[in-house]
Amino acid sequence: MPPPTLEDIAKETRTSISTVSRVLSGGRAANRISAETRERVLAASKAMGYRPNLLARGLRTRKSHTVALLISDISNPYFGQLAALIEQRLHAQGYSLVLCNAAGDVERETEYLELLPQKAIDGLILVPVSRTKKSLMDVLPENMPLVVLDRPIPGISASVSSDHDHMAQILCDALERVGVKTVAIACGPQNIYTHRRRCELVSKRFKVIDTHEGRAQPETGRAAWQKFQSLRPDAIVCTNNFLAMGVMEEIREPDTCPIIAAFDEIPVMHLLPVPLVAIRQDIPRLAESCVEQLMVQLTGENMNPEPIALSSRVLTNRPFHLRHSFVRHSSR
Amino acid sequence: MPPPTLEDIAKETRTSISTVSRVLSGGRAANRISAETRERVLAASKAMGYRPNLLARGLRTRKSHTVALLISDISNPYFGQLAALIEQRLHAQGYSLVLCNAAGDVERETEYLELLPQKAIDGLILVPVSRTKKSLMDVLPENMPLVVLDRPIPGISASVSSDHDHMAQILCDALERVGVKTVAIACGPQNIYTHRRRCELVSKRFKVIDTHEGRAQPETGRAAWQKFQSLRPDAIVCTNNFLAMGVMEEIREPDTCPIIAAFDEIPVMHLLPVPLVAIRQDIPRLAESCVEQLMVQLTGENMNPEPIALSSRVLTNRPFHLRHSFVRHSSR
DNA sequence: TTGTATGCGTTATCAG
DNA sequence: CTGATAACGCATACAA
Repeated sequence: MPPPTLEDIAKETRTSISTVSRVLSGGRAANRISAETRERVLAASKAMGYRPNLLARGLRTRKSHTVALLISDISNPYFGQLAALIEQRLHAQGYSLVLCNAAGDVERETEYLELLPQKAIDGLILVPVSRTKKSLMDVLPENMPLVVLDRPIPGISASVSSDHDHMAQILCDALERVGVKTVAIACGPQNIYTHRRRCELVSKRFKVIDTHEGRAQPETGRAAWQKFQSLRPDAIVCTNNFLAMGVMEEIREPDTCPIIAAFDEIPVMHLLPVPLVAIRQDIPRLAESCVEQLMVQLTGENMNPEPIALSSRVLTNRPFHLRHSFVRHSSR
Repeated sequence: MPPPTLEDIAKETRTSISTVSRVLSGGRAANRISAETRERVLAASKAMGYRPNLLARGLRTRKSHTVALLISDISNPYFGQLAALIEQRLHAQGYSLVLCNAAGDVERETEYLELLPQKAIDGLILVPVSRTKKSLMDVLPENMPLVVLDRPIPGISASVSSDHDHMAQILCDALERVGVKTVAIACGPQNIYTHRRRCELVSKRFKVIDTHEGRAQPETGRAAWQKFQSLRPDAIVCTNNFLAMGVMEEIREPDTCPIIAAFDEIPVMHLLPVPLVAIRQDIPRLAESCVEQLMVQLTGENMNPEPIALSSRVLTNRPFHLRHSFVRHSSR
């Protein structure tokens, strides 16, 4: 038995399809209907288990109450958390989320961007792999609500991310404080803003004795370690947590290894026997702000929200000074 | 300027809307059209940047090429990875993914299940919080393709998960091998199959001196540690990785702590200074099999696929025997 | 080989 | 207050 439609209910209640529609859509239209028939329709629709067909409604209203989240790499737990929180907030606002994953690949990102307009998306949240404003505008419908997340794209104002320069600064400050002079950098792809920018800023503060670039995955961190191991930098800076995890996977003598500095958090940091400096971004607020920015566009309140840059915190796993005086310590 | 429709192209090429439809739908219908007009239509549609409106198509064909993934708790990286892989494989098959997160809450799960039929979903992949076959059938459309992931639901044959009993067995074996006699269990909600079953099986093999149950989140692990700390069990068994992470967050004296045993992996395990036993499930194959099982249903090849139970591996972070003889070791 | 006409389930417009 | 009726964009059975 196919799901009941407006027509079925109309037939059942001996009214018309438009009456039923008015009753069920609620709001002002429903009040212009006699209480008697309204109750009758409501009862019937509940009894028959009516569910509006959202495709049909969307076709008619040109609103799907669906937004797409196109994310550069969702296998990274940082983005996983972000996605979870975004889904939660969107759901609370009555929106569904279609999840798209570029898997770190510009081509897949492009493919998705071209696919999206077909899917009747009301809005898009984008964590870009690599985009310019133009390459976005070319492929996206006229005034599709858009918010760029985690990484700004020059020229696009609806953007939510942590303040990357500030992040880099407090990370460098922390390293400087413990006496770091030389670093090696394990870096994700330079065409991705976050990685490029972090590299750049760290390079300004320390003497970089070597750099290893590759996909923003643990494998790259592992390779980096092999390359850096013999160079004995004061610290190894990783432009994201995946790289740091890779580096750590290769560490065999934690007591004599350089400081590992990472953008994004490292789990159970306080137990790890290597000196760690990490950045904690405010993921919940990131999610909150980005959904908020999307909503003001969706409701037409404000089509050009201001960029938002949140601040972050730096974490270390215990008091330490450079590798020579690294001390075990039992409190967090 | 609104996106072009079939009608626009028909007008442009001085043909009819159905001709255009036939050409663009490709396949057999397209071959029954003269090469000349076909080229003309193709050219025009490319020039005008035509994109089929998937809502309209779906309304007509009753297929949306969209499947929903309703997951019990996507903030858990284990499920995050799973989701990423599933999305990837679905995309390869031309399907989109709408992501729904129950956040460990049965009510939210129910809410989603009731919402889904409206959304014109072709199929559903469900990681249930807590469901019986009946409670599913009541709310799901007749023969909606469904595969239950990670946790079997009695009576539902389209199901993909690791072999939970085997998992528990190899975990227990590993513990027994190092001399464990007594355990304390940090456990997720008993109404969730995985947690309940793991508890049950572990209880059969060891003397359980205490149990702490709570949400399957780190906070519960933290509380469990506080409760267990003074009891000195040989091992603390955690029914998932989140609980284990919570337990570890509280550990202050890694050298004298019990063995931590966890279902699911612990990151950078080999560096952690506590004795660890963990289970690695075959996440890629889980994703692969589950999409496969869904596809055979979507294509109508086989509406009742057999349950699949994959095997897992047990990992330890280094050679050790009970807490007394715990040794540092430099190889993985 | 191609065009016409109908319907998918809704919402919205326009009469009554 | 309520009921026809026309879109929305597409696929398809039926004509030609």
